[in-house]
Amino acid sequence: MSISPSLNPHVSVDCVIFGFSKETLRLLLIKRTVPNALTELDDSYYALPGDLVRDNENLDEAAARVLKELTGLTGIFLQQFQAFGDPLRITKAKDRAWLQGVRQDPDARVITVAYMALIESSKVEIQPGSFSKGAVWLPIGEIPELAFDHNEISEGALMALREKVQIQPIAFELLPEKFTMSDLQALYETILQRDLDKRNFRRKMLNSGVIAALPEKQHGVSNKPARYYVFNRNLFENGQMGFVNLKMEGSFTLFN
Amino acid sequence: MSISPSLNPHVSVDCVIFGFSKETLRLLLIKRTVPNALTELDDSYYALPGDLVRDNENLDEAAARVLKELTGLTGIFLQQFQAFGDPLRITKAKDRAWLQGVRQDPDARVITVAYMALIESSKVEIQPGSFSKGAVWLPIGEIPELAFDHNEISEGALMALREKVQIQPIAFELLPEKFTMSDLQALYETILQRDLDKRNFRRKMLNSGVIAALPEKQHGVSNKPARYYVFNRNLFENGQMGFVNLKMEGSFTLFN
DNA sequence: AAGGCTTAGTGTCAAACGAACACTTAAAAA
DNA sequence: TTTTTAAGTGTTCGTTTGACACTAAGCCTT
Repeated sequence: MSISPSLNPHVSVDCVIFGFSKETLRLLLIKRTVPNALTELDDSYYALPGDLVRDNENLDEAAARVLKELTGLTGIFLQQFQAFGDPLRITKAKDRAWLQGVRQDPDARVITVAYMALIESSKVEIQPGSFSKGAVWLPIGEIPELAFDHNEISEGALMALREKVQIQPIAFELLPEKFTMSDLQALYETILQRDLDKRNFRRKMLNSGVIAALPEKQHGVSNKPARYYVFNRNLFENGQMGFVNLKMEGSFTLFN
Repeated sequence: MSISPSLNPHVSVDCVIFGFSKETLRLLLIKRTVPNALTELDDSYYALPGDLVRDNENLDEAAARVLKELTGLTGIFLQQFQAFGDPLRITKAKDRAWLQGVRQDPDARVITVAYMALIESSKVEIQPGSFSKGAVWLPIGEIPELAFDHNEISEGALMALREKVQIQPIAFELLPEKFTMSDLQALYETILQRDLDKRNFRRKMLNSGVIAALPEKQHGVSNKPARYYVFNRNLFENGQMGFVNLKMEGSFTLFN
């Protein structure tokens, strides 16, 4: 985030970081304080974590660096989903004020390559540093106006997540190692924004082989304790099964 | 393609343009001639059509401009699929020679946003101009070594196409207005690289409602004349049916 | 100790779909 | 008239989907 000669002033990466807690999908956003009072408006607002790309790193590396600087985490699911390059993305007053404090060439046109990250949110410990004036998990239904075109980017990420989750078993990245079937179903329901049938959901998940039952069950809950499951990572990392597929309303499937 | 003050020297777009003729998928590539003989190697090679992004246009507009400058066509299926930004994408000798002839800042690190276009290849009339020293349709199986990381980009595009075609009815963009069921099947088989059962294919296509039969049939063919069909564009542009889905080897489908 | 509360967990049936499979038809050419 | 070529057509079987309602297990309350 600091100014350095090896920054490419025209290309940045931004990370849309998803987490799941208290039955809601959340985004990890950073709070920005406009360094000098160029605006009369309130002087802090939220943004996606991001940074200019350095000359010695590729895009994936830049995104991983941003993620690590903020959360301390590496080895996280992190996938490029879209580049944004509207010439007008940098015209809001607040944005310009912030850029003037922080960039060598605040008027440069910047295109940004957006990544989405899926994190088990309890793993995150916000790192002290320039990012973290304040970083917060906000429910996707309660995202305020963000910096630049970050609202548009976030919505793009959510749409991309909805699609991906129907094609690859990546939802697990948002859950802890062990989870119950109800946790998993709640997660899918939240992402897809529709209710799923409990029995059919279980049958699908179990038949598919993506998850494996543990012997262990919940303890100390005031109702029937649920069994724990784990995601069967090997299946996918060894490239067997590539295609998970939730059928959608009005969909149709082709071919043998 | 010409040098101009309003170019962003760090961001380009490249178009992977697909066509389908003689039962093969093809890419439209341009031939580049290295302007001065800095290399001892043969002095021309192929590249994806692309250009730096101008300050007054967004990424989609830049890609559309490149496509139009080369083919004269507008209103074509053109979709961003990935940004490429390896710092080493510009290190081949030929590439550097070419950049020196054509860019103000030939050493600048450039990231490129790649688009894929689907064209009915008979519509293309190569436009006279700086691009078109020679543009050719090359079968995807016979792509030589290309400029920069354009081989990687092309492969990425092909993979993206394979996935998209299983999710949305976009294959039609590669066929003429009227086509026979066999044309369509051959196209799908080429893209997916596997054989499909004729009867199941027809049933699926017809039941799905994506195509409509015309009264018209082929004339002058030396066998039973095939019926013509048209793609039912409305269905999709009005956003009804979003999801076409070819099941893949080892796939599984989730939920109601 | 009994009853209530809450969430987990389970099975069946009918309808739709997917995969495999071979012969007849229409036109031109020989 | 026969041959050649590609188009077009149905059925059967196994699998998957989607709809649907009750019992089980644990804690809490009285």
